[in-house]
Amino acid sequence: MAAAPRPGAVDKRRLILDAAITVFARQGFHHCRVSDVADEAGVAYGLVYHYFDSKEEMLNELFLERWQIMLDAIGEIDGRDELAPREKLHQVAGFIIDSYRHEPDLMKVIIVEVTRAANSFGRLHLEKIREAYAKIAQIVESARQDGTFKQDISAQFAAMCFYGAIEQLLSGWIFDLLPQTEEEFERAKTLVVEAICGGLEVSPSPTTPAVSG
Amino acid sequence: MAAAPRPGAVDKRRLILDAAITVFARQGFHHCRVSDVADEAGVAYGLVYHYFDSKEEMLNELFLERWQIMLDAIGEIDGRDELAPREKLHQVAGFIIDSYRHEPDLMKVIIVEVTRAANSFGRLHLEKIREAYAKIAQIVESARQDGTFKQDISAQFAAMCFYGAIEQLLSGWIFDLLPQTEEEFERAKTLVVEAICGGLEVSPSPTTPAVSG
DNA sequence: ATGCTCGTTGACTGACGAGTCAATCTGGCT
DNA sequence: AGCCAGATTGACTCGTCAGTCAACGAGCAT
Repeated sequence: MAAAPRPGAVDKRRLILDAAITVFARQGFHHCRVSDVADEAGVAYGLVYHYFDSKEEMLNELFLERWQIMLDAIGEIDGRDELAPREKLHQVAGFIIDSYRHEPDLMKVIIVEVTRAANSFGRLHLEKIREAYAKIAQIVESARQDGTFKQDISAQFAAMCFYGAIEQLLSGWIFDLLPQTEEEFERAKTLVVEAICGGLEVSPSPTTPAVSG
Repeated sequence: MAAAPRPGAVDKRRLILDAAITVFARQGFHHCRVSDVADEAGVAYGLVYHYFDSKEEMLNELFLERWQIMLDAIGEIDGRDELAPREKLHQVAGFIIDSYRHEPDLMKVIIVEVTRAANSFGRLHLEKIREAYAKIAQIVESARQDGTFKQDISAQFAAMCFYGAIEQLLSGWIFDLLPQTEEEFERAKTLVVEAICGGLEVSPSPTTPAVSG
């Protein structure tokens, strides 16, 4: 709709989109007004409608833009054949967790307003969301076929559990139920993979020796 | 507000609440009108406000009623000392999955509109939601202390992964991404516990022999 | 039969907020 | 200077609902 602005000029479209991230994250998509976004961007109300057809279009754009990056990242990780299955999943978890770490507001908006919004944008973007599950499932499926992962848990099922666990962690951070320090983010990457791949139960042949006291 | 109705008379309050479940599940809380609920219940618009102060109050009531049942159930399961940790988690998963199986609309409403709605009712009921995580964490914590579960994964973290995996499965059913047959529900109970407790990876000492063909 | 209470009705109000649009501004070009 | 295209402004429109309320009805007690 609008061409790239002259160098030196501010990209108002981007400005509005960034303001939308802040406002949607703070107040929620349904509980904010378009004027809130305009105010946050320091821009007149009408300008929002110069760049976007509707309030929804802003959210769609934010989601699609970011989700595609994630899909590409997962695809790339899956393609690195030198990585063991657990390592691939670790990379995936790492990517998602880092996304939250670097852009918590954007990830909050995507998860709360799209991914988990089964009655509105979730339905609209179902295909894109499903694509992510499928890509994760593909990683699991390879691991099943080379005998690393169990046969009796289907790849699709495993992918849902894995993704669900990660999203629940993000949710915990969003809700402020879990501590959000750099160390916690790093620990989470390893632990979520350990929990899902290795399981919560102590293995029959202990890698870690039994604890005393 | 209203006492129990005479025997033989219809409990309009319950009627409205049940209609709300149907309508909220079908259209979503934000995308339905109070008149939709009244119509679904076959009742005049104003009567809804005779029994409830607001649209939100209906949702709150639905959530609190059902969530408390779940909290009680988890507490009860945790108290049964004869059960192994994995068996306790199996019971918890079973309870939640059966809740969905028997009342899919109600569970959909609770998950979509409350549990996963970080910007509206999720925040309002955060304490109650957190209570569920804490109860699950307690089961895990006992298992860690008796050496069944790994030390290096904190109980709170494990509980989030476990609950997240289950909720993602319900989400998959709600979104129609996963098949919803009786067998699938039963399989899911076992598999989600197997995935989280046993892990996706093949154990060093195989309980299940290697698969051929 | 009269009056009381509580259940029930649905037309109405009032606020709110998404989206419109005519006017104004800006900067480049001739 | 005069013109044009696109950017920018914000007051206004217009539909939508949540919530109100005055009236009506049904059962019950005296």
